[in-house]
Amino acid sequence: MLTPKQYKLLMFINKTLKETGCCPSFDEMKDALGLKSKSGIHALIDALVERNFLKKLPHKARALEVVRLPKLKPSSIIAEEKLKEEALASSTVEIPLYGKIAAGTPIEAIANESEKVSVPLNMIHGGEYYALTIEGDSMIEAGIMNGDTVIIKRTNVAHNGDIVVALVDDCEATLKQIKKDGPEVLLIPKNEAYETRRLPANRVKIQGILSSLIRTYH
Amino acid sequence: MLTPKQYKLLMFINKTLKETGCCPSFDEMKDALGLKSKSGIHALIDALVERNFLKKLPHKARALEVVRLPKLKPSSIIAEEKLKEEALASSTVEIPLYGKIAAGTPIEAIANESEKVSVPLNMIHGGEYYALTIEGDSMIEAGIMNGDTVIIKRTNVAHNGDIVVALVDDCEATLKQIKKDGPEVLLIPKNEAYETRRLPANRVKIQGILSSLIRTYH
DNA sequence: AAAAAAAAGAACTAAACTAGAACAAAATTG
DNA sequence: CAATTTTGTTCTAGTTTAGTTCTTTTTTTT
Repeated sequence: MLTPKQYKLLMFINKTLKETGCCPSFDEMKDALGLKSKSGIHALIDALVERNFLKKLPHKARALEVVRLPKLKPSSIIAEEKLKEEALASSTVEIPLYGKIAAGTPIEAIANESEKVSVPLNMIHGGEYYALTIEGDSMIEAGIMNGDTVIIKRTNVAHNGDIVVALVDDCEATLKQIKKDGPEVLLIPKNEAYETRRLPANRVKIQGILSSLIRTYH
Repeated sequence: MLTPKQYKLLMFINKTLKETGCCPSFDEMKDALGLKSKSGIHALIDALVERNFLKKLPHKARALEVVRLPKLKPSSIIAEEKLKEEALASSTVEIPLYGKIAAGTPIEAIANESEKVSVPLNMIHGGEYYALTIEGDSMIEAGIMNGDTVIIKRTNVAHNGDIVVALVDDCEATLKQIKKDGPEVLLIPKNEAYETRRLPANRVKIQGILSSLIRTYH
């Protein structure tokens, strides 16, 4: 119903009236709103009278009366709602759990949109994420163990040394450390029992890089 | 009765009026509904005026008034609210981060209530939890690496094989696998470079057991 | 694929706000 | 009462903000 200026002025008039018992002059109101000319106050007061928040005796000094005030929600309730919103904003995000990753199966094939894991929002920083369950021990020396849940950020670029989800020949997805070596790519497991694979770059597609890891015991 | 957009807009206008005392502008409403053009707001407001939920002074700025609120919500709004409630229920918890754990310092001594980490609620199942940052590599073969955050459930009982926070001689806290051997207790690191310690049970207090682990890359 | 509805975009118009000055009516004061 | 000060009113003019209207594009529905 009111513009911000109108509201501010109405509140100031109401407050002055209550505190001092008499109505502020146009100059006082102008100062209260930080204006340099009182002509603006006139327009505001006219608008407030028109909307039936104020009554005035024309050509009388300090002769305003507050008819009504906009009814606000108690600030305690507003604060409570704000808290809820914040809790919601800082809560978890649900990201899809695409299945297990090991050797042998492409991720897209297992994609099962129904399963989700929730991760704290502060683990996510722009972009698209998905989760995978680790199967096998090929990255055990990087502290990535059978059964762990890894959070992957979808991207197709990675830097040397990043741990990435790599799709080989469009059919086999693995989680490995990546290293570029000219026209070839090294997929490095972190387990002495496994061997590094060296492949031509065109046979390897990066499907995301490791962003975080969640493990639950028991 | 109302379309979801109409309902949302009406609720937004009502909320703004009650919280700020002044009416939102078309641009603010457009932002609140996630639209990119304010022309759509017009149609919505006309519809709300026609259905007698709103009153407006035409060609005046911020001059809307809510006449009444609908008693029925559109079903899509109900579904949305349900989702929000669920999100709130499955949100994160803040648990205290007590500091680093390695050899040498008891946890209580480092207790620094100011730091917190948020973890998804579904990682927590009754009881009191706290977090520690891993320092060192004594558990590396259990996939627990330097810098990882471990979530500990406070308890003083543990089973053979559990990974626990053990306080030795009331002054030294470590994260180790525990094994009871009659009157003695074994604290087993998971790294061949470290040796298992065998201590009389009365010198070892269990301060919690490992509940989950969170690692963030980059 | 056509029709209808919703949204976006731009152009336009009107209102709101700011400022300054000049003036007139009330209130105050000697 | 007359002079003075305070206060309110009225202009003009420019800037910013907001509302309206119309056309085009996109999306949805049938």
